[in-house]
Amino acid sequence: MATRRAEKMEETRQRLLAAARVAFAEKGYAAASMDDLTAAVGLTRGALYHHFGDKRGLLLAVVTEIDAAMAARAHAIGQQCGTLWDALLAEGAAYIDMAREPEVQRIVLLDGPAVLGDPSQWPSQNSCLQTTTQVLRRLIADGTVRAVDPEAAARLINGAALNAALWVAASNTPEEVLPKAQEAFRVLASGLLA
Amino acid sequence: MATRRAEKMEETRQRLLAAARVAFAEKGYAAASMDDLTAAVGLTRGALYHHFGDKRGLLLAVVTEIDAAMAARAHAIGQQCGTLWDALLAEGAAYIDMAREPEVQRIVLLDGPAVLGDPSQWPSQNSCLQTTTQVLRRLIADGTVRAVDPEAAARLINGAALNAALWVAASNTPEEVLPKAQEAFRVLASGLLA
DNA sequence: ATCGTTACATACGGGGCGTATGTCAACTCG
DNA sequence: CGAGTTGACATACGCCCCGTATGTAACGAT
Repeated sequence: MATRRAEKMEETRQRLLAAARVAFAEKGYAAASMDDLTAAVGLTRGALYHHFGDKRGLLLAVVTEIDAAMAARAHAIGQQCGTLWDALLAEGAAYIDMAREPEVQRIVLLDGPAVLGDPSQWPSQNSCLQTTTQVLRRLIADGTVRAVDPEAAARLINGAALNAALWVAASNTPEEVLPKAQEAFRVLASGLLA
Repeated sequence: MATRRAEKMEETRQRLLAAARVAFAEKGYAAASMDDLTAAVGLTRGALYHHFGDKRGLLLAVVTEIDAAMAARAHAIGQQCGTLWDALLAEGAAYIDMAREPEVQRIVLLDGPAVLGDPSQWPSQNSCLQTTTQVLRRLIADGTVRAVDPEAAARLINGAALNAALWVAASNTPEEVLPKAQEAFRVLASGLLA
C-alpha cells in the first residue's frame, strides 16, 4: 500500500505537534512564531498549513492530544480506587496535580479557552469532563450522590479543581498552598454526598 | 487647579475605555485592532499608548473596571440577604448570572487569564474573590462553615461558579441549563456547612 | 508674553499570518 | 517500465498590526 509515504507524513505531523507543544508552553499561543516553530524541526510554514490548516488548527490538535492524555491518566488513577466515590476524589486530586504542569496550564487552561472557546465545545469534547461525568452518573445511580444533573456537577467539580490548580501554580509557595487546595476540594465535594 | 485640562483628559480616557470594552467583547482581544478601536472614538493610537502604555495595559484597565463592577453588584446582592450563608449562595448565583453577559465572559473569563495570567495575581486582586473570601472568613468564625482555608474555599467556589456560567452561556439551550447549574452549585456549596 | 510641559497625532520599522504558486518525489496505470 | 498525476512541502508575496520615535499645538506657570 501507500505505506512509505504515509509513514513519513505521519512522522512530520508528530514532529510538528511536539514542537508546537514546546513553543506554545514556553511562549504562549500569541507569542509563538510559526516560522520559528517549524524551523526548529527543520521544516517551513508550508508543512504546517498543509497539515493543520492554520495556527488555530495546530493549537486544537495539541490541546486534543494533551486532553486525551490527562483523561487517560485520571481514569487509570480512578480505577485503582476501592470505591467509586474515592475514585472521584482521586481524579479531582489528579486534575489539580496535572494542572500544575506548565504545559497543561498554559496551553489547556489559559490559551485553549481564549482561542478555541469554551472547553465543553471542543471537538475532543473535553475528555476530562466526560470521565468525571461518567463516574458521577454511576454514583448517582447507586445512591451515593444526591440526585443532581451529572453534567452540571461534573462541570462544577472540574472547574473547582482546575481553578485550584491555577491558584497553586501561580502561588509563591506551592508546597504550602497545595494541601489547602486539596482539603478544600474534598470538603466541597462532600456536599454531593446523599 | 489644572482642572480644564485634567477634565478633558479624563474624558478621553473614559472614551477609550468604553471603546475597548466594546471592541474586546465583540472581536476578542487578539482580533481587536487598536487603530480601529481608537478611530471609533475619533482618536489615534497615540492617545491610547499615552494613557495605557500598550494593548495589554488597556485590557488590564478594562478588566479592572469590570471586575470592580461585578464585585460591587455581588456585594450589594449579598447585603440584602438575611443570613451570611444565604449571602454566599446569592453571590455565587449572581456570579453565574453575570458571567452570562458576553462582555464579562469574553473579556474577564477567556481573554483576561490568557493575556494577564492567573486572576488572583491581577492588580485588581480580583475583587470578586476578595468579597467571597471575606464572607467565608466570617462564616467560619461564627461556626456555620467548617474550618477550611477561606481563600482556598473561595477560589474553588468562584471557580465552580464561573465555570458553570461558561457552560450555561455556551449551551444551546441556556434556559434549560441555568437551573441545573444553580442547583448543582447549591448542592456543592452545602459541603462547606459544619 | 514667553517658555516648558504634555496630550495627542504622524511616521517608521519589524514581524507575523495566511495564501498563491512552484517543485520534486512517490504512487498509478497502461 | 515509463509517462502522467497526485500530493507533501518549500518559496514568495501582500496585508495587517503592534510598538516606538518624532513632531506639534495647546495649556498652564511665572
